[in-house]
Amino acid sequence: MAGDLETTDSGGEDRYVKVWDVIEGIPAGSVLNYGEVARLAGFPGRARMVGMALGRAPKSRQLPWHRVVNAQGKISFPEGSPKAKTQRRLLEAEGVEFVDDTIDLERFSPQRAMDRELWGPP
DNA sequence: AAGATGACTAACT
DNA sequence: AAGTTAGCCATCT
Repeated sequence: MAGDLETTDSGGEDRYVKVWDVIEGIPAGSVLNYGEVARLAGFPGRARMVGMALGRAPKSRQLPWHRVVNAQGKISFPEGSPKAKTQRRLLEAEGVEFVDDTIDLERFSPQRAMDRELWGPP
């Protein structure tokens, strides 16, 4: 058919699929920053695109959007905003710790998620 | 069409 | 430590 140029779910935002894939792969209890997601998705230097992709993600994907924070380990929504509170609550429910509104990105990296699974929290 | 914006970041003051 | 600048580029006015 001349029709099947794209799948039912795509609405022209196909350029974000790789980003969504990466985010979907972040294990519970760990976080990545925008720049890191961009790099893993094959778009080094395009951190802003990740924020864009998150905002435009189809609901059908149900991405763990809360596992993406900024390079300082902080939530990139205005402090005290409903979105920020929700994100923090979701992360803390997974065992991510905040110290002074900041997450230790080294400690809660996906790389260390494996360690946590084998050894438990330090 | 051109300028402003933004779920960003690294480098520099 | 906190503010500014420059780079980034898809969207929105």
